[in-house]
Amino acid sequence: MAAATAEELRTEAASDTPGCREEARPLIRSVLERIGDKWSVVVVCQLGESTYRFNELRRLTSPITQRMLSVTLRGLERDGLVSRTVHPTVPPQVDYALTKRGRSLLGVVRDLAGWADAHAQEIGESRTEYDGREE
Amino acid sequence: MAAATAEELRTEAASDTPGCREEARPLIRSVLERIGDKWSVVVVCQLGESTYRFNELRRLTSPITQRMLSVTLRGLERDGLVSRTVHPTVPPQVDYALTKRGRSLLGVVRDLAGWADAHAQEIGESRTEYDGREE
DNA sequence: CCGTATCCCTAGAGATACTG
DNA sequence: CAGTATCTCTAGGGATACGG
Repeated sequence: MAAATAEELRTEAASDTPGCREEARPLIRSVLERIGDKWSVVVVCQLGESTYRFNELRRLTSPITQRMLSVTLRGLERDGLVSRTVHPTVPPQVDYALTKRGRSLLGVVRDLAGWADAHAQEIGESRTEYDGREE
Repeated sequence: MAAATAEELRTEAASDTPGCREEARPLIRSVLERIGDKWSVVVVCQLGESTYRFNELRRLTSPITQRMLSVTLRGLERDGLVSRTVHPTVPPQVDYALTKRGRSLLGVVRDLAGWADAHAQEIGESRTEYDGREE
């Protein structure tokens, strides 16, 4: 694909890219408040791999506390990103999975993760360089 | 579909989807901590449209405080996402612009914003429906 | 004009303990 | 097993005032 130059991107941006127009900002904020918290992205990524039960997810999601997993899942469920299925067995079994909407978010999140991965090293260097400039 | 166990799915996924593998999580977190704060995305979006001076940016970025704009710009500069150019005039003039790295982030951010835009309505509905389920 | 320095206050998140 | 209920602590962020 022909790479657009920075200039082109810049000029186009204002009119062509709906995502950054001013009216959309509260939306962007509200999405970032959901996925920008400490655990949502990790949980979404994890659920992108399979359906999991609560404690299974807890173990896989490194040092998340029971409370925060619970809170995070509630939030994701509230936004229709994750489905919660209770099997009326004993002991109780509850399965969490991404909904269709959740999977569409997963795509974006993976892009973000990919960007982070691709730029992590140079960002790290920038940080140490910046921090070393004085102090 | 042969029924893959959760374990198998998990193992496959780890190798197949680079963006969500476990080692990348701290990176993802560190990126989300940068762009997940209250103002970074808005500022990056705004700078995606043009270069701006401090107070110009302040006016365009709705009700951001002087302090928070300053803090946000420092953070973005530290990560090499924004460049700061001081013109030694009087009164002083300082220009902020996205760096190349910043523009590459802009692409991802716009996707995110696009996703938010596309799903905002249905998410809003999910929320009211969820909140109405009891209480 | 372009910021930094303070004070303060609330939301996010950990630790811990308890229930269906 | 799958959660909820408190309690506490701190970091993010607003308001305000001052400095280069």
